[in-house]
Amino acid sequence: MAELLTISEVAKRSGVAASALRFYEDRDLISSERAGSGHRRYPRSVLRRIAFIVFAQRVGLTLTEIAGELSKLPPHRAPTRSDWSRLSSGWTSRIDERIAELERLRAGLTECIGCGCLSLDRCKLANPDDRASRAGPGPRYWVGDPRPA
Amino acid sequence: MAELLTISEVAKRSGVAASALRFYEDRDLISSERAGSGHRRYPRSVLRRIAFIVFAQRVGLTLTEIAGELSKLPPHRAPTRSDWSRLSSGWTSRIDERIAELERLRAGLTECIGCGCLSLDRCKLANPDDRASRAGPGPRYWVGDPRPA
DNA sequence: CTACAAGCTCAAGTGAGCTTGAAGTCAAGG
DNA sequence: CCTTGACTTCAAGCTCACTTGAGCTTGTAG
Repeated sequence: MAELLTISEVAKRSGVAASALRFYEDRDLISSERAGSGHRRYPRSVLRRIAFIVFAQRVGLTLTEIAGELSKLPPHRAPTRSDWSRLSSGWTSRIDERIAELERLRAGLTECIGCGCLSLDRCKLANPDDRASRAGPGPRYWVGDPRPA
Repeated sequence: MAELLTISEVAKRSGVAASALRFYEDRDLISSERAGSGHRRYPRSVLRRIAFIVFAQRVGLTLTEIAGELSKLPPHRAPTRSDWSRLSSGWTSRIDERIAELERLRAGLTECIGCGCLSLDRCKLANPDDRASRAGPGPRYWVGDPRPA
């Protein structure tokens, strides 16, 4: 098994398109050495880094946030388990909040839409007089986003 | 209290920007009558419709999907509770799947990243040889998306 | 009557996350 | 030698969900 991987090998093994890998490199999420030809050569460790990126995306982080996290890794040595786990230690609460929101929504499906109370000014799933607190795409007025007093 | 609401009143009460309301109208998610001036006038029932839209977005539907759902409502009478609940009846499984994914991710935080096994070809959170099944933004290779055999 | 806020339409811009296309390089096989 | 295919860069395009701006009209308060 080769020491260094080509971009198509990495794409195949990671499931991430080569174009996306170049894009990630552009955004400083990953890096590559170059063969004499100018072609990218990746150490196997890039696969773990990509796994982390994909994982983080599913959790809900933007590429910018992920880049910020990755920049905290030690620059000149291979990251250890604890390096990786330190990065993701804050995610649990993020995941928990999102799960809680989804559970509220699921409850609202029967309790609010089902009972006919779905209404922006009365339903306990809505928060009436808030201005936008844009914590992501789409309107964010459901409970779960901070409610300005 | 006025029978019909202006766009800014609706924006204020719903928390959705006026520009977004015009955009939704363009996409046939909502509709308005017009005053003699050409200004939009909304019946109060639009608030419930908007609530539904916001709700559906948080669940994860695109505006196109939401438009599809809304078009199933009876065209010439006010929707009843059961009309609304019929629309959202399929969402529970969608929410459950997403919650399940988030729980897997949370588990992976300690079991996989924590233990150092985070790796696209070995970790049980990854699915090795899949091609993209784009069921949303970002790469979709983690368990939870269908795995082509 | 005059401000000025609020509304209108239509076109273009935004940002996230990529993909696609054009034009060129390089190594291996026939 | 020539083709094929994998690779390169750079610019442009795309989807989603809106927002912003230009230019114009309407409604309301003083």
